[in-house]
Amino acid sequence: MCNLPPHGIIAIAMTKNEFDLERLFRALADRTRLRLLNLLDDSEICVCYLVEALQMPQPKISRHLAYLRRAGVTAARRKGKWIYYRIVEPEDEHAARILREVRACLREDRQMARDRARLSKCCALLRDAPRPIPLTAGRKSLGRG
Amino acid sequence: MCNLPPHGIIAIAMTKNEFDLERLFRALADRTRLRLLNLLDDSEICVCYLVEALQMPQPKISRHLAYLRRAGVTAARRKGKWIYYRIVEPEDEHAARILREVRACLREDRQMARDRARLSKCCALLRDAPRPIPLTAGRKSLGRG
DNA sequence: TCCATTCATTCGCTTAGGCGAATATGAATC
DNA sequence: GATTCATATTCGCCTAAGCGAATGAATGGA
Repeated sequence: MCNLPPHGIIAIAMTKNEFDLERLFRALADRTRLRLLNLLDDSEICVCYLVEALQMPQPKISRHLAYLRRAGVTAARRKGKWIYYRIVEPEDEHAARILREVRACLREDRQMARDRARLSKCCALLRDAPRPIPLTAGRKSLGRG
Repeated sequence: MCNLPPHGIIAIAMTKNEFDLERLFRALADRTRLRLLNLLDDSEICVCYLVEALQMPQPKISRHLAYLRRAGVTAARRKGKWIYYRIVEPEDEHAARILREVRACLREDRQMARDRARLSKCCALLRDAPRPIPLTAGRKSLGRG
């Protein structure tokens, strides 16, 4: 059909400004992870609440939280036995805007609203675990590993 | 740990306002598809150019274009032997904003710039295929199937 | 009508990714 | 320090998804 000269091999390297869009979207391309993001929307929340609210096995929740952490959209903080997760604003401005839009979208979704309602119930029923903490200032992180 | 009453089964149904975020992100979670979106950013482009610009087998390009079509972010139009693809603005406002942000992000990426440069070269070298058409008004679509 | 061109789809194969089950880790408590 | 609690990670299995090769379908021209 057409005989263009073969182009050279293009080195694939990321500079500081070029974050990994693909990884972000892979992280967002899963319903469980979107549901978790939805629950984390406005507070720092202890893992046990997320497990109860979504009625899923704890390892599953942890795995997905780790996935979100590695993609840079959440961070974790240990407080005694408990570990709180929260959404973090990505450094990259585009990523930040995308994530804000995602969160806005989740707020309008029906199932997501049901999840949030169930989370509230769980928070009322789980006597021993620490309550969710509304997000205010920056806190220490467990990192992204 | 805690014995909440089991919650009922929640029917998962999408209403008109609730588009499939997950599907959108699955579509965006692939480097080849992001590169295609990048090339389609400002014009309607014939498939053969995309094949040449990305130096990939034609079936692979077609498969990914179909994937994007099914996710509602591109549309195709036949003109004789050739088929033009273009980006379409999703109906859902959140999806539209997300896609706009993605495109802005791609415009700043190095590899994506190289891809666009290669596309320009291809357009100069492919004598017989129709040139890219800058996007202006709405056109007939091949649908999303 | 027959063939060439352009693009889409199908078919196996292989890999990535989600899952449950089991296990490891780290903090608190006895 | 052994045990318990909260969470993370690992392992093996299964499905989803990407790939190349082959094939199908639509168009246009000889």
